[in-house]
Amino acid sequence: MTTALRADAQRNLVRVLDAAREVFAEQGIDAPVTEIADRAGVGVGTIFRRFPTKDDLVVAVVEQRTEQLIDAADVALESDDPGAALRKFMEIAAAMHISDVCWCDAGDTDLFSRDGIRELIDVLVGKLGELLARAQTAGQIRSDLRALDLPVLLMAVAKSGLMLEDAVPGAWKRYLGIVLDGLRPEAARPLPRGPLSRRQFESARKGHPA
Amino acid sequence: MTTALRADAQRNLVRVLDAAREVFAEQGIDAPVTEIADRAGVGVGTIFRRFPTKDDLVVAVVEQRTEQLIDAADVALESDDPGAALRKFMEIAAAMHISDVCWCDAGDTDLFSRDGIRELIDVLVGKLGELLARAQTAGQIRSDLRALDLPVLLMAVAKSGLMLEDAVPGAWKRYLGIVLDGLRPEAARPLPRGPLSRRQFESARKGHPA
DNA sequence: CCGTAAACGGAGTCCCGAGTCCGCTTGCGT
DNA sequence: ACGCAAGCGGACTCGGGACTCCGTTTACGG
Repeated sequence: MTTALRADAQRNLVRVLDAAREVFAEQGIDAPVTEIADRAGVGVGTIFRRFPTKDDLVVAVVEQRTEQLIDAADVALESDDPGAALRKFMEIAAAMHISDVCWCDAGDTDLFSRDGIRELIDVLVGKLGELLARAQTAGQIRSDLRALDLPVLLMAVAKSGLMLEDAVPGAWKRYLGIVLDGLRPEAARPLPRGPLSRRQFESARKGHPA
Repeated sequence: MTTALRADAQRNLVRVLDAAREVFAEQGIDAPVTEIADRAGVGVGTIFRRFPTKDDLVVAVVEQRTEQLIDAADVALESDDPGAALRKFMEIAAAMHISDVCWCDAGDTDLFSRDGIRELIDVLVGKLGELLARAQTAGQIRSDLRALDLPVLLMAVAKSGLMLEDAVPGAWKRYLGIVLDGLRPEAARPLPRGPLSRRQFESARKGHPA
């Protein structure tokens, strides 16, 4: 492992990450690095020394968000009402998505295929699978749903919710509500297309950059 | 009105619009103008003479797409099975969204508030209202749904669908299916938030540009 | 305290894309 | 045919953002 950072370097690293989290969350993945440097009270050089690429910085931030989602899933797994737990998780996760433009932007990137993040997502999906299985066993969620559908639906709600968020804060809750109603067993009709395989899900799009 | 264009100018105008439609649809709103000029076999000057701003070009393209959506709504209005007609419209409209990255990008801009486009959207929403009213009267769609919800849901499906489209073409159909199931009367539970007003809908976000 | 290697900061470089300008070409009225 | 205004193209300018470089500052072991 690398030798320990000097005290001031450590301090700055924290500041940079905090600022990056804020700025990316507010302005999205295209926020200029100088903005983050300013907010952190640091020169751009300091950022690029620690994160050779802007992308590396984004990765660090996105990893943190993923971990938060994992935590939320853990909390949900402690509930003994599986249907309610799943819905509650979706609501909390959607709120997180909405408050982080960068996370939503990341969906249009190859970021989710980067090793570190992909592994975290795997963990998350694993927990969602468990959560979902319980809710399905309890007959509270349609049986043809798969764990991988949940992140996709969250992105759907979040991306459209973000369009509206400035003008109508919280509008996303209405659309999450509709989506959740679509997950009920009594709503289920045969879906026109089978579930995604893990492999398909992992190879997001590398296409048009931004 | 302006005096008629010279024959070659007219020809070039058509070529530019065709190229713009293609390029923006494939690469999104951030596609460079030079790319369009190349594909049209024309210099950039020729484009900027007719469209003072890249934005103006985008507007022209987006207007065309909106008109196509209106046409699709008109077709749907001719059906005598209102529920099926609405679903069919959603499917066709979603397919259009998916095949036009630019349209989806437009959701994150103030483009939909531009006068020309806003009026077209109003027309579209009017027709959707009629379509929806019939489907609701026939008891095929939940009664708390509003016309403005439909474009939002379409964007939701399209934006998440686009994330996956390269890796899993057509994946969006699964998620449209889930959303449509959420529109059934038997799926309906009270929504956590009331419908958007026209005014709210129209003031999309002017925030973080892109 | 001092020496030194680690860190810092921000001016400078490079690249890319929007929009301009102007000398050259061409449709078209006479 | 001919003249000329309309139209053309693409080199050029300008601005913005990622990343580099190096002279200066600072933490910290002895």
